[in-house]
Amino acid sequence: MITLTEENYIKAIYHLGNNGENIVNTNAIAEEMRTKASSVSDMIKKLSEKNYVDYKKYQGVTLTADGKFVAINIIRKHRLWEVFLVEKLNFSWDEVHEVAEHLEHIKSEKLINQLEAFLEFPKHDPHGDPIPDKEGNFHHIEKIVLSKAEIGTVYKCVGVDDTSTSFLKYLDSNKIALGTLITIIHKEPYDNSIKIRLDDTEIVVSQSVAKNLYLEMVN
Amino acid sequence: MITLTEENYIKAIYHLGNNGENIVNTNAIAEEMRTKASSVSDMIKKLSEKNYVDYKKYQGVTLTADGKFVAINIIRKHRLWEVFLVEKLNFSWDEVHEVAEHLEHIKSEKLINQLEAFLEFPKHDPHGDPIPDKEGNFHHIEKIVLSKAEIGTVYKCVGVDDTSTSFLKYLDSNKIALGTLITIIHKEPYDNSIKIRLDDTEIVVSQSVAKNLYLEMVN
DNA sequence: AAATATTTTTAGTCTTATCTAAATTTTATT
DNA sequence: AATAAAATTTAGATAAGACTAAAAATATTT
Ligand SMILES: [Mn+2]
Ligand SMILES: [Mn+2]
Ligand SMILES: [Mn+2]
Ligand SMILES: [Mn+2]
Repeated sequence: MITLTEENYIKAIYHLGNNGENIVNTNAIAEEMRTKASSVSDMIKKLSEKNYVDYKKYQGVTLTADGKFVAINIIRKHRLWEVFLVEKLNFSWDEVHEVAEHLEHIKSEKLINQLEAFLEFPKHDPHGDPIPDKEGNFHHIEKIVLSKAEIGTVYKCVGVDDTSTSFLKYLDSNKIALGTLITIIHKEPYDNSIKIRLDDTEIVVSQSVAKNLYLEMVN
Repeated sequence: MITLTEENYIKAIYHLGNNGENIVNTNAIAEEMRTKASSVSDMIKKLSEKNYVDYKKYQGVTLTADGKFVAINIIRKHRLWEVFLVEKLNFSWDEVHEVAEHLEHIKSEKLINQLEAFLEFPKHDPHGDPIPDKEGNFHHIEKIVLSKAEIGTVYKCVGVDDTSTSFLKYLDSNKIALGTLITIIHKEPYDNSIKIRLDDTEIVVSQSVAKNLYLEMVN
């Protein structure tokens, strides 16, 4: 039996360790979980006893295969619920995260598999993040960040790195959504801002925007 | 802030006290919650301090207006999720209760109101129980229990009292569902069994079945 | 290589929700 | 009305998950 709190720790470790690949430090987890390092130490011991993480004192943790499986399953649930909220319940993409944070802990294989079928097996959540299938396999797409895009080329917007309400609302107000076509017009070396053409307008986006928007080549 | 456990206790008190009307005893709550009377005493004290119940030592509890409001809201969520599971995710009516038991605790006004709209404002859950609206009003229908039905009359099946898997599966196997038309053919005084006509068959149901099936007059 | 700074762990508390055992109150029976 | 039985509450423990303060280990500077 795994608790809600353990699930959240495992998910945090998965994300902080670049999808379960790298070692993660105590302080990093504490910051991500908005708790204290001492609480993290306690929890790490428990996760280690339950074989969700490999742990040597003072040396940080990595997820075991079991831990990765748990993490991927929670992410699967989180993202499927996000799709449900946007597609069926008219939530906007900046409203879904908090509710999904709770829904992801509902434990029912049948529920999540039927939900996936009901949503017609979506491959990406409302922020463009891939949804793992029942076996934990991700559907990867070739994407680059806007700040690395090339002048004159046409791209399609396929994801965001920052999922904060303020960034998503910024995109809304500038008519940028997943699927929007973007042509790179000019890259300003002075401040790394980028001028782009959308449907019928041209706008300049700052470096911080350009670093948080993912694009896919259009052929 | 109300915890998941507090919500479950309040719901239990609501049901045991005939929808929040009667006094409920400690032992009854303990049995319903599958816990010990001493734990119930502790929780009652907390609920009383938070003004969800009126409580005098050794005299049992009743829900306050606040307590009733909480209870009705959880029931609203529970039943809407049950409808969702049956209508959209192909759960059968004997599979929904356990999952709804968890989903009912997700805290988001928007989520539940949008879900209600998505389901087109259902008035009853898959077991025929009424779903309160946002303000807590129930939609009541005139229903009687099969054991009190009159010979020769045609009724429509509108609900069940027992929602156990075994009873619901019994009804399934006898082709009795919500909406099924039932004509009373004979009431056997010896064992209180009842012979009924369904679509094209006639069956005899025992007293315990007859006491758990709700009917509505058809004119 | 010491000294200092940072990170991590341990020790000791707190709260919530549970339990068992014992004490108390209420109810039922003689 | 006294006694026995049943219901309820209290007392004292436990486990999970958090915290603060202090100790220990590791990393960084001098
Ligand atoms: Mn979560
Ligand atoms: Mn997302
Ligand atoms: Mn519940
Ligand atoms: Mn129901």
